[in-house]
Amino acid sequence: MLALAARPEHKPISLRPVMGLRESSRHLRTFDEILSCEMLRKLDPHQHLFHQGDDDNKIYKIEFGLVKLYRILSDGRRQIISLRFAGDILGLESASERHCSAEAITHVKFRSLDQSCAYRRLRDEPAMAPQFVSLLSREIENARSQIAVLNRRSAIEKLSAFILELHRRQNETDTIRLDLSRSDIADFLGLTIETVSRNLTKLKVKRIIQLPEIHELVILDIDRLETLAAGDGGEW
Amino acid sequence: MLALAARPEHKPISLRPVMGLRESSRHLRTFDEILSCEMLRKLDPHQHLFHQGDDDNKIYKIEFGLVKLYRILSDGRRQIISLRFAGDILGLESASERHCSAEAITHVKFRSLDQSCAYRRLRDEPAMAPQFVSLLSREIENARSQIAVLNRRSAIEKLSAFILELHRRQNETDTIRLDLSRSDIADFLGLTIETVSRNLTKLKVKRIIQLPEIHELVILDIDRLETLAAGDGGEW
DNA sequence: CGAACCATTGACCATGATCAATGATTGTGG
DNA sequence: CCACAATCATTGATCATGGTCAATGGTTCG
Repeated sequence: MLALAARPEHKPISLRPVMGLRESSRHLRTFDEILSCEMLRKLDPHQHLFHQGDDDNKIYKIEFGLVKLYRILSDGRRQIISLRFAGDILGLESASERHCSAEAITHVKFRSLDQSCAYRRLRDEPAMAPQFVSLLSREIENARSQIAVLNRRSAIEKLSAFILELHRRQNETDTIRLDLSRSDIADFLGLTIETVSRNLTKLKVKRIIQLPEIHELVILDIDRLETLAAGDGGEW
Repeated sequence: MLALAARPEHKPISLRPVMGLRESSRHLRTFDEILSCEMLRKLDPHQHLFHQGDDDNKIYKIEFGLVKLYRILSDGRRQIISLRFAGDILGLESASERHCSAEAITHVKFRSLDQSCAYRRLRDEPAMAPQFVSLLSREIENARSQIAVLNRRSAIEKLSAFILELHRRQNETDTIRLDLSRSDIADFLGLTIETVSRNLTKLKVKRIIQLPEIHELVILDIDRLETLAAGDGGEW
């Protein structure tokens, strides 16, 4: 429902041998393989991968941690566009300059690759193209779901869907690490921190969740959470 | 600001000759060229190019008219994701099934091409890849701008930005054909038809726009419209 | 220890949704 | 061609949701 980012599942696109090009065993044929040869680098919380306006042209893969993609609007407000978890890729899109900033929320480990380098690979191995298209398509789908969720849904619906998506992204365990600050959650869901806080309290009072630590959330009643997220909350 | 769809400007991506592949003059090297060989077809208002859930795998180019891309949410509401004008391309993204429906608003003329066919072209002419990536990237940028605009902006800001974008898309003429119904505008901006109607009236009363016909809008004061769209509306 | 930051809670208010009635426009069949 | 239905748009009255302003409590860091 609420698409935080591309799903972790990799459906490896079928890679038929290409007419007119020898199959070469020294070619790596998935971006994951290519990226995994790159150096592993680190980022502390609040450090950036890149800023809005940079002419950064790299593709990043998050190996560990959590990254937020956000945009500063003309009136100074911040909109978080997407969250990227371990296993996610970002920065695939081509543009003269970055339209978003990418900032580490937790400690992050990542690898990166020049887009130009990816294009070179693509030239040598055109069968990789559908894989590239598929990754970009997931990005499109991600953004479009976000549009659908953000508009016309109440604060409690957004928040419930958000918690459920975190849950899914953390292997369905009921105890969820809430790495984001209230302000990050607010900027992601298009709410104020007060509204986020109030609605978390509501969920707590209704015994749907628990908040043992400020950055730890326990789901008590996932069914009711799903009902709320779907908007059939009715009167609760 | 409010991204209705990809801009009409074509920045033709530089197409260097590909190492190891002969330059062949019989290869068409842009999607526009390839698509323009396809048959021109027609659609009446309210007819669909494809529906949410279809396993349609075509790429469409709108040659004339206006198409809306929308999605039906779980609670039955409709969210218009994007509007496509003459010159725009849609359906590039790959997926097992369509996540959106595409419906003609006006009479529409279009051409289409199988995605698989595009991929074959891509294999023969890998230098076309950056162009493909660029089109998909524009789609991503389009959706992300939409996220930023829809969240946290007032009805009057959304509506002003919307009118300005229509204006830009119609060669900056001050008399704008308003092909969409109020209900389409509402579903695009995430408002109700009543709110759209009321705010159009407000703009009319303030002498910023005129509405001689129900589907015709005249911009009287574009500066004030831009101020409103930017959110510095203040007290008006 | 105090400063800075983050989160929670309360009181109040504004924006836009909902419900409802009326007009206008379009389309259809007698 | 007109009459009636159906759809679409406008306008009003009311209400609920969530934003704003403000005060307080908790946590972390230097």
